[in-house]
Amino acid sequence: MPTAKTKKGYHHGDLRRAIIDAGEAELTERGLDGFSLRRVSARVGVSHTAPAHHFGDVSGLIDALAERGFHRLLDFMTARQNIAPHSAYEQLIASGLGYLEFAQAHPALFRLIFSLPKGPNPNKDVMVAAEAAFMHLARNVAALHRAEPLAHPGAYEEVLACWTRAHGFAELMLAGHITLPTTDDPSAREAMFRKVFEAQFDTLGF
Amino acid sequence: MPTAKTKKGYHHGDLRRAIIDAGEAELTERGLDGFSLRRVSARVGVSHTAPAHHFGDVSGLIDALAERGFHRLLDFMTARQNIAPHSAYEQLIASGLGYLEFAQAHPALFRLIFSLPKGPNPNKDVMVAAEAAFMHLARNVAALHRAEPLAHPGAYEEVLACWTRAHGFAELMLAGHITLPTTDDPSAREAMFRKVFEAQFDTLGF
DNA sequence: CGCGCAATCTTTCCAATGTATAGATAAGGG
DNA sequence: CCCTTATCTATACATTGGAAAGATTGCGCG
Repeated sequence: MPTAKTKKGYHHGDLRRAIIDAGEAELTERGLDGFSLRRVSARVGVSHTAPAHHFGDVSGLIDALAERGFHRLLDFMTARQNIAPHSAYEQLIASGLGYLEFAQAHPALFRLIFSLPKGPNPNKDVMVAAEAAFMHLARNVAALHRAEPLAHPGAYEEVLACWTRAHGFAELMLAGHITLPTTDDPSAREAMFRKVFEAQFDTLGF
Repeated sequence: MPTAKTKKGYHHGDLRRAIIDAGEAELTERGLDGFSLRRVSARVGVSHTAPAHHFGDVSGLIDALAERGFHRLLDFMTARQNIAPHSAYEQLIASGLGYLEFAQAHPALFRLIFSLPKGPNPNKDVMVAAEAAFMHLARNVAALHRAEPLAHPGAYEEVLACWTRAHGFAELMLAGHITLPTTDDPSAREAMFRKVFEAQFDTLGF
């Protein structure tokens, strides 16, 4: 078993993990542009070709970061739900707020996980992690009906309606297209998200 | 006045326009990755440093492409509205469908215009083009109330609710996270968008 | 205990990219 | 007609990702 500590010799010990950590740090510090295999490698203290053995090429590292990103997204959602009321609807809103908080805290990682090029052979680990986040949302929606996730007709559309609202809000927020009354006030963002989420247009003039 | 035609001499005649055209074509053919100043220049037939005089650096060309992208987005929305019923609500839905059609037809350009790095001095032309698209949407929402755009309280939240739904749907669609019953059938996408847009959660179990 | 093999990491090299700099060419006004 | 200026080219350089070959280490197996 390889030691978890970095035994600063020729062999690193846990280079794969270290590269992913450094890559995530580089993402948050320098963004998607300016992300460089050489910079990540230098940060860890290895040669710039060292990651190749663990990730193949750069897209392999991107996939690994995406897998972690989906897990972090799920963590942010559950963390926000843990401090929210227990009603099904408030839990659903809380998961959306966690979604937004993740996007705000890790914008580059957020964009990365939703910008993966859809190649012919998608990374399986990434898909599993993405599916886990989606199923978490599906369970939250199903709880509104006290039903099984995606069981009744129209359930998928409902899940998609929630996801679409949260995701669109997050993307427009990151793009700078949402102007909040009070900047950088989490409660202002929460109030805006509630109004946007709950707005309905089927009873208006038509 | 420079001639609009390409007089294939030392001076191009309308290089700025030609570079933007080539850049847009490269975007659709090769995507955001694989976009290269040298490739664009070679496509036009000029040296790879020729664009510098017209755009400064690569971000200047990106801004020019973004400006065109916002205009194209607006064109897609109005085009879809022109073949839709004239009621305010159907016009609003049609603008959302045009939004989706633009994202589907020009995915790289769509992502580009919503991935602009928010530097300290944003490009003014880009902001004007983006504002035009936003105001078009605001007018569509205001028409529901037969009111002036953004006039009454809560109007901004309503506009944002529409934008969020359309944008989130588009992004998740491009990311491959929306599975339609019939693939590549525009009517299936339209039906799904309507359900997602109109779904409401304020009358459910809470 | 020792040996060999496989995994891991480094060194070196190369093509592609964006940009800075200096020079060549053309256009147009005085 | 000349000269100023805008436009485009040629060249050079730093940075990047990746290929290829070699060095080092750990581990299984005798």
